[in-house]
Amino acid sequence: MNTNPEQTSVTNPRRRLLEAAGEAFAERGFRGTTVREICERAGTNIATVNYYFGGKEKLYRSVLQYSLNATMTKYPPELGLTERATARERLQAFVLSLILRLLDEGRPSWHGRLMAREMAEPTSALNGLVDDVIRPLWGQLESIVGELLGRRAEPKEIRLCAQSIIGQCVHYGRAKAVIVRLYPEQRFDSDGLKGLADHIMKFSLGALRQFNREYQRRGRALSRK
Amino acid sequence: MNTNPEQTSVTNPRRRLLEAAGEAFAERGFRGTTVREICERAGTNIATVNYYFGGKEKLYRSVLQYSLNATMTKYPPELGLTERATARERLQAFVLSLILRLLDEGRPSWHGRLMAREMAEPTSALNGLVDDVIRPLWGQLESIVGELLGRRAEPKEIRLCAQSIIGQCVHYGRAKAVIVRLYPEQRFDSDGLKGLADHIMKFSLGALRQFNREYQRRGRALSRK
Amino acid sequence: MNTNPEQTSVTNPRRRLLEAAGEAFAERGFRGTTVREICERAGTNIATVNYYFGGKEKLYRSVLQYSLNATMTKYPPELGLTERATARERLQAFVLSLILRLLDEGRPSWHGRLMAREMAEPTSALNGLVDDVIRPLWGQLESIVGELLGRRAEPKEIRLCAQSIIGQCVHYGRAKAVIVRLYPEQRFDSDGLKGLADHIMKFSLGALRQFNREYQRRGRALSRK
Amino acid sequence: MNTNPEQTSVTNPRRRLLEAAGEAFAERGFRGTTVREICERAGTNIATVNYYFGGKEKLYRSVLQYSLNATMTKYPPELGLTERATARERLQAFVLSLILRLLDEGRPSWHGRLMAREMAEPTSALNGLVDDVIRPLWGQLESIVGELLGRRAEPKEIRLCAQSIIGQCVHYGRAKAVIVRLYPEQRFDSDGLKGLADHIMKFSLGALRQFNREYQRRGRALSRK
DNA sequence: AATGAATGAGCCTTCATTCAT
DNA sequence: GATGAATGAAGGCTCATTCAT
Repeated sequence: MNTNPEQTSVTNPRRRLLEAAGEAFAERGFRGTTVREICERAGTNIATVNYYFGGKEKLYRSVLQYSLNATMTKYPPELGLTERATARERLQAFVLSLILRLLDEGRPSWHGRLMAREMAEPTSALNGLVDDVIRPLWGQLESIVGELLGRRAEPKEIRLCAQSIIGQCVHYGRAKAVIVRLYPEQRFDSDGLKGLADHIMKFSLGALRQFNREYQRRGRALSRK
Repeated sequence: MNTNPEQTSVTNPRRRLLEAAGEAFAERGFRGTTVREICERAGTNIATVNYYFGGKEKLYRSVLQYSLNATMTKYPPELGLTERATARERLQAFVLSLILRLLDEGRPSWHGRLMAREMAEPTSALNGLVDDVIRPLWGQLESIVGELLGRRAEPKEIRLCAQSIIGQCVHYGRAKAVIVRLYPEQRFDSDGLKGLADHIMKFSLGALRQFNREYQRRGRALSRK
Repeated sequence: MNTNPEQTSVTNPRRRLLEAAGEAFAERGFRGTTVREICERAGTNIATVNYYFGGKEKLYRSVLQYSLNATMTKYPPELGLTERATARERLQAFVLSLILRLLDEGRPSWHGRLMAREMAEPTSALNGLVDDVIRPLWGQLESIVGELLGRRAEPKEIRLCAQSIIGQCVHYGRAKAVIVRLYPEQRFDSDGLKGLADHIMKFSLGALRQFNREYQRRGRALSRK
Repeated sequence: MNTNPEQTSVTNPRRRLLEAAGEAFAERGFRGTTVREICERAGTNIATVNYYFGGKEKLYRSVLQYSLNATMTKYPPELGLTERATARERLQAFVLSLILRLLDEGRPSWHGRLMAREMAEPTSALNGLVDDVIRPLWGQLESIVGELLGRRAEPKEIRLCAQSIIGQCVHYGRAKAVIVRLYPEQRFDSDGLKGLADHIMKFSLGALRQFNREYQRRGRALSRK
């Protein structure tokens, strides 16, 4: 007798529904996806969505949670760094893990697309997401950026620089559809993503260093007086 | 007899439908919007969508085109610069106009939101968009960035730097829903957007300068041999 | 061009729906009746119920109203009496019209059954009914009974006697299914109903006369003192 | 091992289902009640209805039988009278017991409401009911009425008078929903029901006496010839 | 014997589209 | 040209019933 709620993962209809729904929602959006379609993909009865999740909307929220858990587990923002890693190393890990989370072409390739949709067309499920996931994540990046900018940086500046870095990363998630059309040579496999992360690192570190130079200039000007 | 398709703009049912549909599509997405609702907002008969546009989907494409024409006309990438403006001035104009196009809170505030949706959830209408609008726009930015990086920059580097700049800009369009939740103090009015553009300029110019320094270093190393 | 909302009554889909729904609701109750069945009976499209009435429940309320209007029009409680009719004549008319309303086997035979259901299984539609129809009707009967009992009768007594009369009448409506099983000889055609009304009149007038006798006895006893 | 089908009554799931179902059916009707709800109220598994009764409809029939047995046992038509009670005493007992059966607000208050539904909305279960319960009951009343009217009364007259009495009684069961709305002062507790029974007795005995007077008149007229 | 997870037919409703004016 | 009444396919969901334990 198997009472394990997760069972063998392929047999478990709950799990199969989450996977099928995630893919479908990512492809056609919440309203564009029919319960019938999800059940067919999952190979389950049409009533299972209501039976296991209590309705289409509850399923959607569950899919969002499930997707987040899966990606954050697979690609944690620290990416296996030790506690004593430098700010630069931590930034590198943050950028790469974020890109991988959004664009990993492995099996559950729908996670990134689903999240992109949710942010462009925020449903009420977004509120929970922001508090549970995005806020701590952005806070983490801000502390890294703050460290890199030094103590002279103002909070607002730190925040804006953090957003500049995030913007570069998520851009490839959002605009992938356009980019593959305009630049077919751009790869989105593991190496291609690594290259994108490297560029973003280089670009951002250069920008941050420039901020530092400015602080030094200001500092010197101040001390001269 | 008035055969001018745009007529007096307020009387013209075609135009009223485009405006009403744009607003509705931006708010609730393509599937979340009903033809009835659009016609009610436009004050027209329920059959007008099919009559004037041949269906809901054709209307959607028309709205996209209409929106683009309107925004590109109102905020051209050059923003009124003369032909002999410096690369830096042109970048400034590009960044600001892009942000304004996405986030202008003025009367037709739905243009940016609609475009954000379309990219996160690309319909077949995207293909036309890419060729007509995005390709020339990105090309324009690349030529500016190429000028700023100097002749030593490789095309791939130019492209990536351009994407970094675009990513920062569109980020605020995409993630506005999240940002207003996490940073309620961030304004999205005219001044707020100006501030965002200024930061992006500062961040990006800093990054590009760092690229330049590297080229110089490389160049010196090369000439020493 | 026919703009008359009632049209030719057979052609009018609204009317056909009301008739079909009335019959179906009377036979199987509100929940037991499907919208599909109603539309099939009415020969209309499945969407017409929502189109004309805004939903199944709204249709039900409309049917109730329609039924009441029809029966109260066909069999008004006064049954064509002049203003100067005696109390006894008015009671006769009241009883007969009530029975006819409940048991008329003419074309719209479902009116009585539907009302019986509504009272045994009161839906929220009952509230409106009580105020609009039942209250004035019962008040009318009470004034007749009050007249027959004389000024010595107490309001409570009048009310109870009125209920006794109503109870006798509606009984045949409620228990018809049982009566036809137990007394197959009982006819429910026009003559049969007339006979029932006659009996109820005889029974009730006898009872009321007995009340009168008691008042007189009481009165005499009082005046003797 | 306890094979007694009624067991300890509280433990017995069959019994608990009958009680729960009776209450539910009386409140929401057959179709308005879900098997799930019944099982939840009864504290049993969802499959028990099919397991013990073979389906929802079979359960309904069983509830009807069960209800009848219970009420007829609690309120027998004789109400504890001796064999040698007068016709008047037996009528009094009949009327009161009938009213109590329909309107008793004690613990199993649903019996009366359920029966009222069944008659207004006769299912196929009604046939069995008529033969087993109603026929002997009405026969009993007719013999009482026959005794009170005397040997001159015709069977048809006896029958109609009996129906007049039954109609008055069941009226309060059927129209309770309306009466509480129109006459909020009418109580349906033990005393209130006693008062209703008293009125019905007074009204009916008065009517029957009037029939007697008429027979006497007729008899005299006949003997004069 | 008894359970409860799973089923699938069928429910009401919505909505883009059509067609006869 | 323009209308709006009418359509019917398809949507999410409920619920009595089944079946493997």
